[in-house]
Amino acid sequence: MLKAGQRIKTSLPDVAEGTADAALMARICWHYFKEGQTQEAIAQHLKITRKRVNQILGDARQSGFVQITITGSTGPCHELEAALVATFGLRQAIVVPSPMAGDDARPLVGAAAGQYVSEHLPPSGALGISWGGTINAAAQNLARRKGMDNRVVLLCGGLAESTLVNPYDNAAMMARALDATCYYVTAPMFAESQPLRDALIASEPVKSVLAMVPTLDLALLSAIDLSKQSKPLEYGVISRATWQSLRDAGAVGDICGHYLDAEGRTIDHPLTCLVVNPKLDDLRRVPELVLAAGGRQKVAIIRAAIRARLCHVLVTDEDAAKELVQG
Amino acid sequence: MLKAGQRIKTSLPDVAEGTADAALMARICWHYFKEGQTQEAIAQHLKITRKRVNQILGDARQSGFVQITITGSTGPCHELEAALVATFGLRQAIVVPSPMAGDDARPLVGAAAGQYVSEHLPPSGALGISWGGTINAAAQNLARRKGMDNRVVLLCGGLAESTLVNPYDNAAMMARALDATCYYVTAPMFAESQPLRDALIASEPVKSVLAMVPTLDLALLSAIDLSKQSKPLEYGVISRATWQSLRDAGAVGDICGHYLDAEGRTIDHPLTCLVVNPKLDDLRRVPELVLAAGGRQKVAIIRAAIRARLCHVLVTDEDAAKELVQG
DNA sequence: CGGCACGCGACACATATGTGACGATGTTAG
DNA sequence: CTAACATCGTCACATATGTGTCGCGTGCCG
Repeated sequence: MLKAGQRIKTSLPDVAEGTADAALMARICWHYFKEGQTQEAIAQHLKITRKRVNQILGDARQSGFVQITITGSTGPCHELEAALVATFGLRQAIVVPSPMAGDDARPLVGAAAGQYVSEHLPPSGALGISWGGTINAAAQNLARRKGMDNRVVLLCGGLAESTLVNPYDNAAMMARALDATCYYVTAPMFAESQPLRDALIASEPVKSVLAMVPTLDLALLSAIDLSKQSKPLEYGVISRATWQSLRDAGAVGDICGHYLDAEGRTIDHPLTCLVVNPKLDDLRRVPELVLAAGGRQKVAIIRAAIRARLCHVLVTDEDAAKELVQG
Repeated sequence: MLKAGQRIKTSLPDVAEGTADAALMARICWHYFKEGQTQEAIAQHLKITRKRVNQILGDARQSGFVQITITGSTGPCHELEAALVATFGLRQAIVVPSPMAGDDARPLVGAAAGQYVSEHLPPSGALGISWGGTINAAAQNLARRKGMDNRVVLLCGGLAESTLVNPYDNAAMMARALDATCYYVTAPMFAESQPLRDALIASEPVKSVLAMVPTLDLALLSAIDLSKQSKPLEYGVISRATWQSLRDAGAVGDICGHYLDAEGRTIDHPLTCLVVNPKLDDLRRVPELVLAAGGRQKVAIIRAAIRARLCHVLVTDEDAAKELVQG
C-alpha cells in the first residue's frame, strides 16, 4: 500500500542488459536451458561461482531474456476457450490456468498475451497498447524483433508519479522489445479540468498521436476494474472518492479510460470529461482488438468490454473464463 | 554402435501427444515454467504424484513440447558470427556455444537452426530439408504453426533400415510441426545401379517432387562428413569400403548427396551416379540456403559447402566456427 | 486359470538449486 | 586519505529435483 507522494524507485527489470554482460548471460542460458548442464558445471567451465550463475539465470528468467513457450495445438483449457468463443462470438479466446497460489493473474495472462501479440503483429505493423501490470508482463514476453520498422502507440496519458506500472514504462518496454518507434501521449492520463483536457487533445503532439489510432494494425488492451482490489485505487492513481463516485455512477471498470457499465455502455460522470484518450469509435476501427485481463475481479469489465465491441480476442485466466461462461 | 541388420525401434519422441493427455502436459508446464510453482505443489494441486509431474515435465522438455528461446539481440558468440560473415561473405551466421561435455553438437546446432527456420520461413512457404541428427533436432525446435499451408520437401531418398535418424522420420516431424503437406522422394537414397537410378529419377512421383526444388522458399541443409566419426558410417548407411574410396577420391563429405572435395568441387566417384537427389543447380536456385552443421569433424565439409555456393546462412557451433575463421 | 509384463503409487536418497550470513575487495564521495 | 558503501567470493543449509527400488493392482496371453 502506498502513501500519497511516496517516491518509488522504478525498479523495472530493465531487460537485464547491463546487469551482466549480455553475452555471458546468453552463454549461461544456453548451457543451462538448451544443453541441460548443471549450474555447478557451468560455473566451473566459465570460471565463476555457482552463485553467480544462479543469479544470472534468475535475472534471465525474470527479465524475459529467456522465453519459455508451450507449444502444442490444444492449450490446457481448450474447452473453456471454445465455450468463450461460442458464447460471446469472439474471434479467439486464450485461457491460461489460474495461478495456484491465490496469486496475481496478471503476469500470467500478460505472458500469454505477449506471445499472442508476437505471433500476430505483422512485420512493420503498428501496435496500440494500454497500460497496467498485465501489459507490463506482456512486454516482457514479446519475442524480440529487429529492424522490422514496427510502431508502438500508447493509448493513454501518463502518470507523473512513477508507480510500479507506468504507462510510459510499459510503452518503452514494448517498443524496445520490438525495436519499434514509440509514440507517447504527452499529456496526463487525467487532466485537471475540462478546458485543459480539450486544449491538450487539440494540441499538436497529442492530436497527432491520437490520430494514429485508426491506422493501428492491432491493439493490446487491458481492463481496469473498480473492485476493492482495483490497482489504480491501491496505487493512488484515482482517489477513493472518485472510485466511489464512479461505482455509484454504475461503472464496472474502464478500457482505455472509457468507463463502462455492466452492459458496456459508457457512463455519465465528471471524470469522463477529463480523460485524455482515443475516441471509442477510433478504437473500434482497429482491425484486431486483443483484450488481456484475468482474475475474478475483472469479470464484469471484461463482459462490458465485449458488449462494447472492444474485444475481438480475449486473453484471460481460467477463473475469469469460468465465470464469464457460466454467469 | 550398431551391427548391420540390427533392428532399431524408432523410438522418436513422437511429439509426446499420447504419452499423457496433452492438456495435462500443457497445464503442468504452465504451472511449472510460467508460474514457477514447485513440482510438489503442482502434484498436490492436480492430485497426482510428484514423480508423475517430474516425468511429464521431462517428456515435455525432450519432445519439444516446451520451447525455450534465448532472446537478446547479441548472441553468446557474436564476434565469431561477425567474423564468419566477413570471412566467407555469408548473409548471416549463427554460432552457438559448443557442448561442454565432449558431447554431440548436433542437437544444439539443430535447435538453433530450428529456431531460425521458424522465424524465417514465410507463411505458406515451401521448405526443403536434408536429413540427419541435426535436422532431427531442428524439427523438434520449430515453433508450431497451424493452417498456414506450408509445404515440406525432402531433398533426398529414404533408407529402408530404420536408423535412429531416418530421412522420412525427419520430414514427417518437420511437416507435423508446421502442419504442412509433406513431399517425399519415394526412392532409396542410393540406387543399386545407374540405370535404376535414372529410371527412378525419370519416374513420375520422384520427378514431380524433385521438380519442386527450384520453387522452394528456403532449404535447411545439413553436412555429412567423411571423418572417422561419420554417422552414416557408424550407422552402416555406407560401407567402410565406400567410405574409404570416397575419401580416396578426395571427398570431405556431402551436401544432399553431392560429394565435395575441400574446394567445394563435386568429385568423380561411382557412387555419385547412384544417388537420388536434386541437382546442384536446382538447389542453388533456392533463395535461402541454411546450412546447419557443427562439430570439428564438419569443418572441412562446411567450408566446401560454402565454396560450392550452397550456404547463405550458416548455423554452427563455436568450435567449428573458430576453426573455420582461423584455419 | 496362472503367470507375467506393465504401469503406477509410495517411499528413499543422491544431487542440484536457491538463499542467507559473513568477510574480503574494490570504489566513490567527502 | 579514509570511511561508507556496494560488489563479489566462500561457506553453509534448507528445499527442490531426478532417479532409483519395492510392492501392488490390472490387463493380457498362454
